Amino acid sequence: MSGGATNVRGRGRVTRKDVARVAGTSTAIVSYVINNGPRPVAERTRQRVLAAIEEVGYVPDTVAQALASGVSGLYGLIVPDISNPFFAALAHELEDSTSESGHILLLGDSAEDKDREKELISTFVRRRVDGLLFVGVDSHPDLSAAFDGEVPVVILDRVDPEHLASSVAVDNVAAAHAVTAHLVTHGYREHAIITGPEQLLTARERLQGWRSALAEAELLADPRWIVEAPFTRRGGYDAGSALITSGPRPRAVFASNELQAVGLLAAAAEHGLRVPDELAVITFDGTEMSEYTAPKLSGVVQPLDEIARAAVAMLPGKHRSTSFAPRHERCGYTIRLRPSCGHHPD
Amino acid sequence: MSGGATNVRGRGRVTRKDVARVAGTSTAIVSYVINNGPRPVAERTRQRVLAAIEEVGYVPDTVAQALASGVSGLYGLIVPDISNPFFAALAHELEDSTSESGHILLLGDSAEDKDREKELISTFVRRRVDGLLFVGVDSHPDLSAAFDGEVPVVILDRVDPEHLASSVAVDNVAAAHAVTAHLVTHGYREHAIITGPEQLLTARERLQGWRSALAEAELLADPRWIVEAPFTRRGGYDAGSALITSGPRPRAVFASNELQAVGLLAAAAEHGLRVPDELAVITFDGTEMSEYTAPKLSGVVQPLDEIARAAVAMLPGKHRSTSFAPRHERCGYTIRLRPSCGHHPD
DNA sequence: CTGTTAGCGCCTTCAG
DNA sequence: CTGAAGGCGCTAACAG
Repeated sequence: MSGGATNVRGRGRVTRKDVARVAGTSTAIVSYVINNGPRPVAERTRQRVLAAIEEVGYVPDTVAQALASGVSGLYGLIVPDISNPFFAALAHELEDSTSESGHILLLGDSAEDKDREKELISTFVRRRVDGLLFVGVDSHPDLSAAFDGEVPVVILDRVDPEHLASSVAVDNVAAAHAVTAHLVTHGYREHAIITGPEQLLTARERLQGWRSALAEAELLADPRWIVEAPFTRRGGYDAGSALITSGPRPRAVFASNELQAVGLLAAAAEHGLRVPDELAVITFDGTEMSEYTAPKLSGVVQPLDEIARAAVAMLPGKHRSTSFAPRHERCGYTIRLRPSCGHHPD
Repeated sequence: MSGGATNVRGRGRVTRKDVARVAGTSTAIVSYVINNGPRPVAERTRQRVLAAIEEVGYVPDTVAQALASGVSGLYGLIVPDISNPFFAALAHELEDSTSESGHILLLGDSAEDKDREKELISTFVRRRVDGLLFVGVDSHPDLSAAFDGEVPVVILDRVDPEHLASSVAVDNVAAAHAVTAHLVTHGYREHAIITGPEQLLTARERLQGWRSALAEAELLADPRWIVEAPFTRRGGYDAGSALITSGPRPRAVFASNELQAVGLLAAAAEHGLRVPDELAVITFDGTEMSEYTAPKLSGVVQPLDEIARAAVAMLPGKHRSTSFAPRHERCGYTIRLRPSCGHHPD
């Protein structure tokens, strides 16, 4: 309308300056309005600014805000493999919790590679993430870059006793114990376990829980029935095949994660072994997938929403926080009984 | 060592200034060295700068770089649900392709919600992403914010004829046709389909391919055997149950995505129906999961790595690109035959 | 309550 | 080949 004044899309974005000009105020006021502070603004002025923003189609530039304020509004999420349903489900929940606090997630898939993992950490630190949500490839991540950059870290799932970082996880030992004890109540006496990679504390803890439950029931933890495998479908399949075909066959198997359990079911099916009638199966980290396997999988389910919420709560919020004090939180777990362990729903 | 000169961790980060001081040059030189340009630097000076960087532990601040250069080094990834294995697998591949170009992914999970989706788009634009990798909730996304911000968009999977955005996808019609035709070669004559939500072009195309294959074989596309369901396990389960329990039963079912197929298998198992002997199943978008279902699932598999690579290649690279010319690319597909359709591996 | 202005850390044109 | 200096867009003192 007016003779070339407002110049909205004339190459180069609309800035606070344009808003200030149209509203007839200074740029500071525009900031105060946008951020509701730190200085108060007269209601009338505020309205004028708001109107001007609308009129010129102003959109704050987050990058500039980040540079000036020192807060990026970004959290870095690092997982070993986003295509693992468990991590994907976790990411989904984290995204949810995170958006509530006005933050956005930077996705880092370390592809089970230590070097890539380390690289991601420093890349994220360079980007000034306000916090790191971290699931490591193993239990000895090199988080030095994060600490150097003074970026708060919350370690999830595969937790290590690390004092500079916070953590949130379920009690793996107790949960594995509980679920194995349940197997015992079914009367099974020959127990096997497919454990995860030994470098993972998580795997060792679950193994420990399994062991203690057997010990408690005065059952033997036969070494031949303790087989280590990667936390993958393939790992579970291979381990399962070995368990099924070589030597005496166990009556019940604890697969240390859902992917392994799925692989195990495939192995059992392939060998014509009926689950749970001939082989009972129980698992850990069940996601929605466990509801759709044949048979449906029993196991420990982690409260992902709760974990996500707790983790995000440990990170500095929208407005730069005070100092970060590492905390360690244990979340409760649930045991979901379905047919795979011999349970009869009714 | 020296009397308070270098001051590395003295509150406030190490900047180019520190490097310049130690190297005895100007800050511009430091930039030239870091970016290999745009001005050449004498080799000796370069070495001194590099040494200084090392000495003071300088790490470039990406936020500042982004603001000054106008290139964020960020791509925004928007998917309807990251916990869907197909999207998770896609994200995994995208992360891979993306990191090769030195970019990082911002994760946006729209949770199948249009409003959230729109919000994510503008949030990402405000963050000056260099490009958007987009899978929409339906086939009519509101990408205006991206276009206003002049952010290049590549639409994946659920593609719409949209001329301002690029796209990469497989030929759904052809693939669905091919896979259905395969079912026909098995001799099955009673075909059913579980289609996806009608708003999704993807779903309509697969339905169309299925129809044309039947037509070609002069087989009837019985309306009662066309059942629409969400692209979820639950959707597939419900649709499958309906197909199995009401009226005449089809001999073969095409589940429009992998999740539906998994649900369908669960329904079949629950009703004691043997797959493929009594009911043949074929699907679309098979991921690794299809290798571990009981029975293993046949179906179209999309070349996710190729799709990811093609999509990223369409986006501006590390160094700000020239103008973005929307392109549309079709990727090839593969048909993976496994037992679920009646196929005998040997 | 509002305006002015000096940074945030880096890029890049323009002199030297 | 190198140095000085003006932004990028916004925040937050510091003055009015």
